[in-house]
Amino acid sequence: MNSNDISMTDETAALRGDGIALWRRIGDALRREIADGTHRTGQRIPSEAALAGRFGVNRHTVRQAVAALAQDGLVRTEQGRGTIVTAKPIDYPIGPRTRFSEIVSKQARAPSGRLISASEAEADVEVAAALGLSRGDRVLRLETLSAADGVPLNVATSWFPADRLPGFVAHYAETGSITKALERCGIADYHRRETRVTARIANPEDALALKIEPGSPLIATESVNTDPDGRPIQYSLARFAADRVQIVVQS
Amino acid sequence: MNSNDISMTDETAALRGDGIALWRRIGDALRREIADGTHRTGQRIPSEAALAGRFGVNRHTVRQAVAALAQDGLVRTEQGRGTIVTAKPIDYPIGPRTRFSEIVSKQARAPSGRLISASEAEADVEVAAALGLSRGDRVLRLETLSAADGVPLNVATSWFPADRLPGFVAHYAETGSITKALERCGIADYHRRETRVTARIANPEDALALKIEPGSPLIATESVNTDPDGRPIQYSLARFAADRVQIVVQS
DNA sequence: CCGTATTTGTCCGTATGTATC
DNA sequence: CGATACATACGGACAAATACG
Repeated sequence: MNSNDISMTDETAALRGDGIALWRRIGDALRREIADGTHRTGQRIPSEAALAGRFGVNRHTVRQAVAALAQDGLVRTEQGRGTIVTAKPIDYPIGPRTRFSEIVSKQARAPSGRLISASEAEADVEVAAALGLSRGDRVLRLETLSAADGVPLNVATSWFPADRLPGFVAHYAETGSITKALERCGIADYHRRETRVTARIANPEDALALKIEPGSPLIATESVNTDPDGRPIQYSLARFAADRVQIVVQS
Repeated sequence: MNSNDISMTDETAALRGDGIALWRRIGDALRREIADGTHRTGQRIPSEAALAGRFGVNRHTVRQAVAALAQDGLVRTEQGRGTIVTAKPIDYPIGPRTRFSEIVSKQARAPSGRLISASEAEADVEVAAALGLSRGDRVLRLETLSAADGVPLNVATSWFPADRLPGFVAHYAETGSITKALERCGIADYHRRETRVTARIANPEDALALKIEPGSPLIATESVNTDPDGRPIQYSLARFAADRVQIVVQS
């Protein structure tokens, strides 16, 4: 019997006994506490020193437990700040009526959109093809950042036919919503025709905008929205932070 | 007037004049040639020196053009070997009837499937939930590699209810097709219920199996297939090489 | 801007139980 | 049975990032 047994708390005693490593039992205990809401998403869990005291173990043992949780994506550790419970990835269902703000609202989060930059230019080959325009036609190009509860979810580059949408940029800047901005331009409704999904590594700019590490995985989507008449109204290349969003396809 | 003008070919002359940089025009020219099949996927385009000669520009100008194409993923440059036209990612449409072999065949490629490993085990919580079983029920666990024209497209870990599929592993090993193996076990048809898509970085094992660099982006999908009665028959976690496959969602 | 406290990250080491040959 | 390797657990010291007054 060593000194640890003496300083052992009831909590630790209950965790000892069979052939499962201490760090794993502590990890599971923390896992349960995260699941049942003792530690809320976005909030810090107690410091390693505090947990070590509470479980009556060495700090390194707690570290191993926390590292296992981090490996599973339940928490993330930040030097100097603490260990924060990771927000679960948001479900992003894709269908004929894909609306960022509705998707986020339905999951009890506050959607927001911010204009990074906007410009008017001539359509290049790909944009013209996607929007059913001729090469050289005037298009609006918007760089936008969408977030849930203030956490960036995606950056998107979108193109719109300029002549059909007077004042669009101002409307978006004001409302932070593509849906609302289109509405103000007389497009009451629109539909998602097709979405292509691939994966990519975040470049420094996207990483900065999304507040993730450069080199993190992104979900890259290419999509076209059409007005009720089936005419393309928006062509988008969006980049989602892969650890915050999960695309859901229902069949 | 410099020496370039003297050696300028008709081709270059046609490219000059307005306010678009030379390298961009050369890049667009190459882009068209790749699009119209002059340079085929997987094949080398002419050397930088040859292109410089043909367009009557300095090699550095060609390099900038090629770099732009590489940035867009149309070509990849390999030191000492040349510039190779990147294989276009295969379209992988997801819908109620998602069949690997059909998808690949339709794009004029030869599908193949290979068993990496198989085992029988007890269902853990997640597998049991996905397949509608109880924890501890017997399940088959298959690790498979699917390819098109011999190029690996994805590795997948799939679980099946063991008691409903006698001889399944042998059937798959023989046919290299989940569809055919299920058929032989009396499941004539099946449907995709839901697919969740996210992105990830390839771990060393997946990278090895897919013959990509560790650290390359993967498209990770989680899906459930059901038999005609709606009972889950397959739960899969698949990892696609992101630069070879593009998920397509039609709405 | 500076110093201090807090917190995680990394390195050194020691001891012990367990699995394997 | 011994020899060996490996994971586990502990102890301590310092570095690095962050927060705060």
